[in-house]
Amino acid sequence: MSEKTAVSPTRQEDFPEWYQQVIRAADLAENSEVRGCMVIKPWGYALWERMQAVLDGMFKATGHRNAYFPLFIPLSYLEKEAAHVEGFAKECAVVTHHRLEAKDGKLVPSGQLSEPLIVRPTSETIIGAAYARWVKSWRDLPILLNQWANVVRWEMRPRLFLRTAEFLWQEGHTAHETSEEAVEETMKMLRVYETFARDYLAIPVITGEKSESERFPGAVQTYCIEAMVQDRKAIQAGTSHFLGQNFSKASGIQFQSRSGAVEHAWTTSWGVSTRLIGTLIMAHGDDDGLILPPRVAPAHVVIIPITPKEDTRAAVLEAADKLAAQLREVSYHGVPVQVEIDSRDLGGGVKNWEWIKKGIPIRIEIGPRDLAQGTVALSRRDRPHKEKAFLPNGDVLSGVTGILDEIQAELLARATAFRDANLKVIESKEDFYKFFTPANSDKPEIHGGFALAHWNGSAAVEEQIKNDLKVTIRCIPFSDSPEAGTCIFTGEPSKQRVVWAKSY
RNA sequence: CGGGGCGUAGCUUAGCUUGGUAGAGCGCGUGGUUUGGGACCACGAGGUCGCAGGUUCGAAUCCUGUCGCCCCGACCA
Repeated sequence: MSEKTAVSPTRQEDFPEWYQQVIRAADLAENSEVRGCMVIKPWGYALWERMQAVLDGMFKATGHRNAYFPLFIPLSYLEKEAAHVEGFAKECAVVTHHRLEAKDGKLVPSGQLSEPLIVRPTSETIIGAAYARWVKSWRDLPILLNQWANVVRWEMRPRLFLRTAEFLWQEGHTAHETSEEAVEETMKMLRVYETFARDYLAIPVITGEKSESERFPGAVQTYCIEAMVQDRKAIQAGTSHFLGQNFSKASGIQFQSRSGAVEHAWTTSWGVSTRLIGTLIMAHGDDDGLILPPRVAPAHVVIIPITPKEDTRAAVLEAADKLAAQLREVSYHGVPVQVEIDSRDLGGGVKNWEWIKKGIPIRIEIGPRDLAQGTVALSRRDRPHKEKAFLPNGDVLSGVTGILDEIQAELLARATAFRDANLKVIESKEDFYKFFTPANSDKPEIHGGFALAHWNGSAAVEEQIKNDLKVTIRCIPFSDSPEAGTCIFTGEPSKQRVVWAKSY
């Protein structure tokens, strides 16, 4: 009998379809009747709430506070920054009316607005306008704010979590007295994202700067964290922008400096979105569904009572409740161990598989035989699904955080090994093209990865490679000792290797 | 927005060429037997065949339009 996977097709067979099926199998989200928009279901939203909680704490710890700015932005605001217009104009939802009137049994828009409003694709301009009001003196700086919000970008090809017309994110917006301070802020928040990705999502990321063509519209410099997922493509998991004085000039954020001169503030913005959920799915999921890193898992442990006989049912359920209560007393990195009890009247196998698909780190079965022996059967999501350890009750309580840490570490180790195995130093144009060309062009197999190659810094070369291979520069990685060399495409001098990949 | 494909029950789909008013598997409900890894039996609910026109005595089936989804481009977190 061949081993049946919980998710079909497998990653090897059809990665994009596998991704969609994992979302369904894990009950994370579904497509809405509104094109490009998603319904985030409780398990998916709980995951987002965990991410929010951790990130919010990290933002507060770095001196930021939360605020909230309007969903609607006057059209004229977007026009203020030329590059910004260029970047976002083509994907804005526009509100033109403020009333509906009944007409022939239908509702038709009425009450035209004197100036159309756009639904925020990002909030630089409206926050900039507020900062312009708030900043008078160098003593008013810095302003360090964040907002948790939804934004709308009218995308051509939506994909659940990865690219949706509406998505949830946080956007940090800061204003500073000096360029140096703003740059420092930009880097600081990038490091927050890097830490979050590594220590919580168990995803190793490459940090670096975007090339000009990938830069945020209106930014002076865009920095990013780039992750590799299991089809070896890159995904930008977070960005941090040094905006220079572009937006403060556009919005009029001016202050009197220590010397009395009127100067424009230096601003930054930085964000991560629900795309992190998509990244997590593709980084860790397997052919049996989602795998959640314990530090962001909405629940750590599910207890599945096994009640084959009526006369032992009550005792088993009682033991399950007791174990759950004891586990909840245990603290895992500052949060109580989150325990679910699945006492639905279903077969044990069915319940087990549901939780496997949902990616819960630990499954504990407790049945009559365990009661007699004072044990439980414990399974881990990072191990083969049939593997069970029979542990004395006490060992579960004392060992649960250790097991969770092991799972967390294992996921990071796997993702890192995978990333490193598919990261190649490439020295010639020929090897580069070979690296990114699938053997089967009709139905491309998983191929490629991250290529570290020298580049002369020319946007034209980037454009050519993008046209030929759909490969782009994901980032110019930070390096203490950049190794100079020769551009593999032009033979011209290169300051350092950059990271090339196909991307989401 | 261009090129291709597809819309039949919650999901996967048969039927369409050759028009006669819809069938299956999974899932769901009830009852029972089960339950330490995706159980079984019986009964049952669920479909204006994406939508709107047209042709026809009659349309899931043929024609036109439209909407949506998927894949490939262009664009993007």
